[in-house]
Amino acid sequence: MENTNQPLSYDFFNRPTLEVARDLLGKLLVRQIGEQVLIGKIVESEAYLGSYDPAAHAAVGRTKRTEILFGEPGRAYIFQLRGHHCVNATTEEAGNPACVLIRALEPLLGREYMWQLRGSKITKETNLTNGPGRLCQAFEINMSHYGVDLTTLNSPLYIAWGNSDHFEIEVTSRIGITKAADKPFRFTIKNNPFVSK
DNA sequence: GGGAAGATGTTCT
DNA sequence: GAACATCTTCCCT
Repeated sequence: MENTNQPLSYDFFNRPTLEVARDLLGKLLVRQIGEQVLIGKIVESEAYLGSYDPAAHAAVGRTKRTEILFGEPGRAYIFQLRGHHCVNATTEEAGNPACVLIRALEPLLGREYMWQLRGSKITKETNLTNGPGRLCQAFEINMSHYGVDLTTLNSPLYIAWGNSDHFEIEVTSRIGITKAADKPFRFTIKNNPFVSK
């Protein structure tokens, strides 16, 4: 348990994106808002491979929006979609614009605060963080976290090891896209109730 | 400056 | 399961 709150290393993210996406399952997303700490276990991720992946934002080239993807691994790539935020971790060496989208979390710490941020309309706990836009709302993640270092304790947002409980991994095709929608780049913890639909 | 598309979510029927 | 709210980016005129 002593490694639970230790951030992942730069080298963890500096690897093939499909491996990083798979290995991020079971890790902890840690959000520090002043004295308040929110923690969620990553239960669903998707890989976006870069320039040669038609579904990846980086496929259109280097723009102001995709800038951070072309830089160092282990940073937060945030983008806005239809009024919602989505958070990704950049992977692979600088110049290779790949990343992993975090699609769902299992809330572990700070549930009441997440509930408050999501709004009182939420009735089921599984609806707090089972989707990329929802978890960003529950964790108060926005464009101010664009490019944040995910590998240091001092960061408002980082990813930690957690305790590596055993679980089964399921691989399926990515959700909500039209290009290259057949690729098996989505990883989930099998039978976890917080996986998105 | 306009318009369409998009890695979504909520609210209806 | 379908409509629509929402908003940034990119491409076109």
